Amino acid sequence: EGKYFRPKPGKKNESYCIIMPPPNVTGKLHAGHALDVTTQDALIRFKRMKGYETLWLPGMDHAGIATQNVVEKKVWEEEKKTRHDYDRDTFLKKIWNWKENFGGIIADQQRRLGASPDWDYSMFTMDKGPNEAVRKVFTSLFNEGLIYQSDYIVNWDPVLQSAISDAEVEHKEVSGAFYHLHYKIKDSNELLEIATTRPETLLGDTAVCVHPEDERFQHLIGKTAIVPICNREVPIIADEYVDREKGTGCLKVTPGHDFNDFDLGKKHNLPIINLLNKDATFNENGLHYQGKTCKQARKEITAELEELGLLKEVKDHIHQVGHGDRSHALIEPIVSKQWFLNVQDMAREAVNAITDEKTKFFPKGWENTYFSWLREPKNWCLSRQLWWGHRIPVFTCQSCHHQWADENISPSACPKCQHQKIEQDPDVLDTWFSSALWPLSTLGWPNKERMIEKKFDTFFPTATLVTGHDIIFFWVARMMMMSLKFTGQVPFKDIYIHAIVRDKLGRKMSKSLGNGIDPIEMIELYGADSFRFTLAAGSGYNRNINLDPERISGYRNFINKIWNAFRFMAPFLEDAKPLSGVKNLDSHEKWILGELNIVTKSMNKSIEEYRYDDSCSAIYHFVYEKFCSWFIELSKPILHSDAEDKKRIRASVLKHCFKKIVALMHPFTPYITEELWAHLKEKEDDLLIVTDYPEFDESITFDQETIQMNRFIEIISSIRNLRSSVNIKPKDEVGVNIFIDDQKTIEFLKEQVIFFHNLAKVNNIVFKTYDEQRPAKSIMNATSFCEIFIPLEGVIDLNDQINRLEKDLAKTMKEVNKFSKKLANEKFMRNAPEDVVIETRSKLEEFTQKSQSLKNSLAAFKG
RNA sequence: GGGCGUAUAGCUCAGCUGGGAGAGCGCUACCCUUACAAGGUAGAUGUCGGCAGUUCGAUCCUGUCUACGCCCACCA
Repeated sequence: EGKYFRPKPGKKNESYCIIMPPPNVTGKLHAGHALDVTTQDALIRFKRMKGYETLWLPGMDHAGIATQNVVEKKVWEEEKKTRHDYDRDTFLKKIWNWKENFGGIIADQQRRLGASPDWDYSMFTMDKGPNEAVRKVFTSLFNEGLIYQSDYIVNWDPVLQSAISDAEVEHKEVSGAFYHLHYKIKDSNELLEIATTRPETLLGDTAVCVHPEDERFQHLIGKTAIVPICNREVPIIADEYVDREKGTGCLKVTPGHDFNDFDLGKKHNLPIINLLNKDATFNENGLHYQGKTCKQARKEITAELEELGLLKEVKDHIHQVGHGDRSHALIEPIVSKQWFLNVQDMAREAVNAITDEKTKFFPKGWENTYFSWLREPKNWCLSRQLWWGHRIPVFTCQSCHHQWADENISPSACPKCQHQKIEQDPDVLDTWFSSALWPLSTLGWPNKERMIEKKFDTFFPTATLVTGHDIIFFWVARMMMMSLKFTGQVPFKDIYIHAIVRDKLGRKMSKSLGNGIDPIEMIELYGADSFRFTLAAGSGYNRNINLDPERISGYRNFINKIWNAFRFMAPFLEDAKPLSGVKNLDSHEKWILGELNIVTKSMNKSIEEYRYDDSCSAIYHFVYEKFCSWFIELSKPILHSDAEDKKRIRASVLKHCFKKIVALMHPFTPYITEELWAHLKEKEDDLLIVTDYPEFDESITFDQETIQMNRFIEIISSIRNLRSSVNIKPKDEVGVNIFIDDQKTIEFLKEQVIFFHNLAKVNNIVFKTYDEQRPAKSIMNATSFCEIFIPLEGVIDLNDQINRLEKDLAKTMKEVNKFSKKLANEKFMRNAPEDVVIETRSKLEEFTQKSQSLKNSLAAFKG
């Protein structure tokens, strides 16, 4: 309501823009989308708080094949009609209708996840603007001669009845067979043995091919073979393409239905025979098999060959066969007329942009995938025989047959002969064509007015593209090509490739396995913040995130922890003052501010580098271990005392830290942090979403406090450990003797008496020096700088204590030996850098001290 | 067939330019202690996939082997 997601110039005077990869209009939010939203929203919120003019531009993809499928299915179920029962315009209206009513559920789901794009910028790939961009680009490429129509062998999907691109074909392993056939040779009694996995295509054979140097077949080259059944006479040709080891070394050539044979056919000028109809049944060239499917025909042709005595044998064979990635239909290579884009030059530019580091991949390794596509690019088959999509803007004059591309939606006359009867190409463009222009068209390109309105110059080139590695070629590469071609600029400076979300066993989430995790269900169970934090914590430079709902529950507990920390603090915060006016901080306060400064630095750095795993772990540990376990616990005696000054200062520090924590976390957990902020903020403060992100402050250095606090924490933990080792009840109080020589530390510890009581139920501490007598009946622990004794009245199991200390001693001695060995090694002393030697020496000293303490005590106990 | 990647605690993973093996979850014991049992305190757990090499020193670099995953190509 407050339009906080809308870009506003900030203190940085720079822009930051992410174009959201548009989800399919038919789509429902899945775990992968949730990760998409989380990573992008975290960046956007971070940059917004940093003071950039921030735009996250949302959108939706028309998803040609998927959407047409959905509506066709629906129409079939409801009306028992196919699209061919309607005319094109009426059916398209039905799809638009569906889009208005049912499309785009996903946008609402993104809102539930807390996404903060400027929804007013929302764009649909078939909106007027993108359509204008498509027509402009197509026409321009056409006029440049880069778009051409050609008879070409394409992947034909018989279910969709459309050509699909190479990238849309999935190869699956299937078990088939090698059929060994005999072809007769004209004017000879010799038989040629040919192995094939597709005997049914022999009706389209227009040659037989052998290797030119294959001695077995030398004498046959140039002769004529007779294709069985149709008795076609075809030449026996030679080409080095043939692999002598494979099959029988003798290849039947079917240029109409095999990619390699097509190339071979072009090279040797062979005729192309098309055997198939659009639904992959045999046409009239299939002779008496006309109307049969390939599968039936294969069976029956094999039988006929056997009758003719031309089938030598059938061997089992496992091979890879192409299937449509959407329809799952068996793909048939078929020769047909299609539109192509020559991408050779554009691909080269796209490669250069990465090698010149105009755009960088994070993690860098993914550029290999990008290069592997673009260094040997195949021309892009643009046309799809569908109705739903951007119609190809090519027109043909019915009078003079002039063919041209036109930027106008419906040109009125032929530009050559002015004849008014013109016809538009019936096909639509591959969906990725409009996707390739997405960073341009969403920002108003090519329309000058819209570009001003959308602030093209402010946001282009965009800052970061966030997407999955599965569409590096489909989408990323093509955006790069188009943008470089038409603006001379890269479309984005960084490309962050996030992981693929898998189930907890590392399997792909799929409908058939039923292992999908529904984000909405997770939000309802654990909350959007917990879910987002889990995804972010699992995201860095890794390829997979194995998502286990138990982890979400773990982070839900963390979110809950923060809430409870606030509940504790809330009653004391009224007296809190802004920290800038507060003086006389005590050592605990200085310590926590130092730690806060460290975590602030680490958060800023890691988000900038897309290392969300590091960000989450840093804030998690700070909140849990530093802030809750120690600082809040240490604050209790003060807040419950009546030392008003100290109370006020402590409340101020608590509030300061907590406000920073909430701000630091906001990019990942927007809901709870904004809510807490409402309770923490001053009247004049705006919402957290536009509050400054905490910055590292170099001037904060509390090294002494940090050293002393770490020692204090070690002693407290050590006392707790001792208590636990002899099962002292948590409520029972004990006295402690600490043997220590360091004066600074003694002074520090003396100020902590009340905290010893609060944190470890210590009612009496006596400080002594190392040379004083140790208490006789007692338990002890040693550190590198002190010995801790708890004198005990009752019966102590001496053996237990001796075992415990001996175990510790063994560990310590292992370290002592390792370090002394190192220092005794001449080569180490000669070659190792000085700081490593110094560090090793001080480690040795520490461990030696500790081991000496342990030895002394053991001697006394055994004594 | 070509390429990329991964093997570290029971599970999921981190370990950034080589210098004392880490986290979360899970597990064990004791505690309903005045923010939090969705909690607290204490604790156990690893031939860092195998082998060889470089180095004073290897989880990290090189080679090699093994296992797994992904991508691309390919219906002889």
